[in-house]
Amino acid sequence: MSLDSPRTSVFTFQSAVHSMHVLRALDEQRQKDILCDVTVVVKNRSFRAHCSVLASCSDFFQTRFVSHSSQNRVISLPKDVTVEGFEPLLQFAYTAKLHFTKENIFEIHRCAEFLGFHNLDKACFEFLVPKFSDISGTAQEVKRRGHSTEKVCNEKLPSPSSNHNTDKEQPSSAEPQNVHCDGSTTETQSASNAPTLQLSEPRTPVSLETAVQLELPPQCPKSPAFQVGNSQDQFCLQTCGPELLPSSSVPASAVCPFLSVPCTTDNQSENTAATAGCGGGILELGEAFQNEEPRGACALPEKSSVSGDLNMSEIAEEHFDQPVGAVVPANNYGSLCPLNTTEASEVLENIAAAAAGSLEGVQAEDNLAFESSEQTFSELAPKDGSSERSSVEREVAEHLAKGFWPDLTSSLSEPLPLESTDQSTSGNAADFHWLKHLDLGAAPDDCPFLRELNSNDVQSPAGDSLPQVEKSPYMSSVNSGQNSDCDSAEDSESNHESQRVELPFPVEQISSLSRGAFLQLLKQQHLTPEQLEYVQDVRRRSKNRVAAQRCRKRKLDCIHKLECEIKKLRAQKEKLLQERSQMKQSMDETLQSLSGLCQSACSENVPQPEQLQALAKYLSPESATSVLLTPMSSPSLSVPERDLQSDVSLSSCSKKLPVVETLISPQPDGMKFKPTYAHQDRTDSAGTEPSVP
DNA sequence: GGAAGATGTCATCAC
DNA sequence: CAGTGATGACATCTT
Repeated sequence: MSLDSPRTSVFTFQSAVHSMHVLRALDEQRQKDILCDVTVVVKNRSFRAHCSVLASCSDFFQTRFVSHSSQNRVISLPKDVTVEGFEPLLQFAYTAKLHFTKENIFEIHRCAEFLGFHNLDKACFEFLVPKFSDISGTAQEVKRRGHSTEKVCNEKLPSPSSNHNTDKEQPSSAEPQNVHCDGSTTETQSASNAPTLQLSEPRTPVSLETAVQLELPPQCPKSPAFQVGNSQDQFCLQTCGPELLPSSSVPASAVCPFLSVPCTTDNQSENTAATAGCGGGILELGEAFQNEEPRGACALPEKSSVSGDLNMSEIAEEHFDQPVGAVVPANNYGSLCPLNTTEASEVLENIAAAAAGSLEGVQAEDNLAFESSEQTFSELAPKDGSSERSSVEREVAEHLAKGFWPDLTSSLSEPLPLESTDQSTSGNAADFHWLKHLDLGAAPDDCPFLRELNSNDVQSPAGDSLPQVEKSPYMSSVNSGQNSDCDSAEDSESNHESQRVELPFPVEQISSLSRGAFLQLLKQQHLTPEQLEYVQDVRRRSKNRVAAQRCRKRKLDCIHKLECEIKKLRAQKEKLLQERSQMKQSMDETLQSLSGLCQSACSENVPQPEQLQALAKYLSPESATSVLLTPMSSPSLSVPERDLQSDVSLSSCSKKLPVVETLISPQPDGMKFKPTYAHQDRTDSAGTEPSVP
């Protein structure tokens, strides 16, 4: 027995929401002016902030703070930076979300360039800014720009003062900075004309809720994928696109539940890092269905009942209060977990097709729409009551979609699959059955979230894990444990119910928790009797479901075992039968040889009549007959058993067996016994007079 | 459209 | 006595 210390398994829990928690906390601190150590003065407005946050987002601030290390700094930004451009950037620094409109995007971009803001990569400015600026351009320019994204990297972004004139490539900033248009070797970057957009971390995901903020008519067809009340949400998934850009700055823990989705851009290979960024996106998406009210910070038009402004951190903070109108329950978006590429394409097709579903009539007019240099973005946006959508939106959506699923090449204008069409009309959570095709088994190891789930029981005691589990919206993402293959219809139903009772925690948690943790959870959450009843019902059914699965498995195992046993027994029986026939055969041989021996013995050593008589006396008739007759016996010469078994009498035997008769009949003394049976007509022994010479 | 299998749920029993 | 697991029976869904 070794006394070595036992091997200790080291588990790692990597929270996918921690960073957002921190960020959100910082944002709250900023809003409450807690621990803020810097005042940024822009024009006549001042903003309180944390220098560490600003420095980590902005090269400008980093330089300033490093060089001026005094407390309670006050930094006045140059005239180049406007409130209009700075405020969204500040908000981005604290929320990872950039809210912009067509009016301020250029200003934001300019300020971002000036301040050297990270994380606003090409997914944001590089595409959207030219795209929006193209609104006033010609259709040809739109096409040209839209189809050569790599060129965008080198394009000079128009200054806001240029009245959104787009295609004029001018140096846009007085402080050009490094531009890293990674990936494309075709990019002919002009150093002198390089935009100052800081792309030193170009892969860092950028939340583009603003894409969601595109003014979409609330009466647009519902997304088949996410039954929400507003078609804006149809873009929700697509807005994940940019977030899916492989991010070097995002730890692998910030996991994308869409494991198999190559969340890469054209020149980026599939890897887990590529998926890293989209976790938040998906979660944000999920929350979009849960939070009816638009976020305060969101500049969304009030058309939407469900904000497209998605906030990861809020998810992490138990934003499970589901509005009645939100159909997708907390645990449903979890079903989004891993898609393979094909499935993802289908899904996205459905979504995108729904998003572009009303575009059909518009497409032909795209060019016309852009030919008007006076057309504003708001004009492009469909008016209420209109089912049309601008091609910019469509293009943006498509772009984002391609960022999300690069292999998606289908046109957004493709007609909806029948399934999707049907789903779009039903409008309940059961319509999520398309999510059934999600490949939950796809490389779960690639997904720390799934790993966490898989090892949930092992990693942490229920009590400890409870808060984390509780707060993790990921818990909603995957069916727990053994019922991972639950179909989404069922889930949808239960989610529907859970939504009705508005549980403050994911339904899956109910069944996945140990009893202690479950009770603790119930204790923590003050549930109404209805909720309590529902929760217990869910737990009971879930447990019973698992038990039934176990029971069936056992039964199958038992059947299998019995079948094996039957097979084995049959083989054994065959063997025994074979053995028996062999033994019979050997017995026959033995008897035959014994008879031969007897015959030879008889012929050589004829016993005296007395001996034979004595022998006959002690032998059973059968034996005697056998012994005596065997040598010459033939099938036709058989003593009837009845006679032999009868009481016998040698006399009666003797009538049939002349030999015996001869044997038992008194012989004259000295007369040698001579077997005569050899001459008997064996076929007619009975009643035949022995021919005794 | 029906058959067979899979699965969820309920009722019941035993521990 | 409550909780839980096992299991038969039934319903529903999928193939």
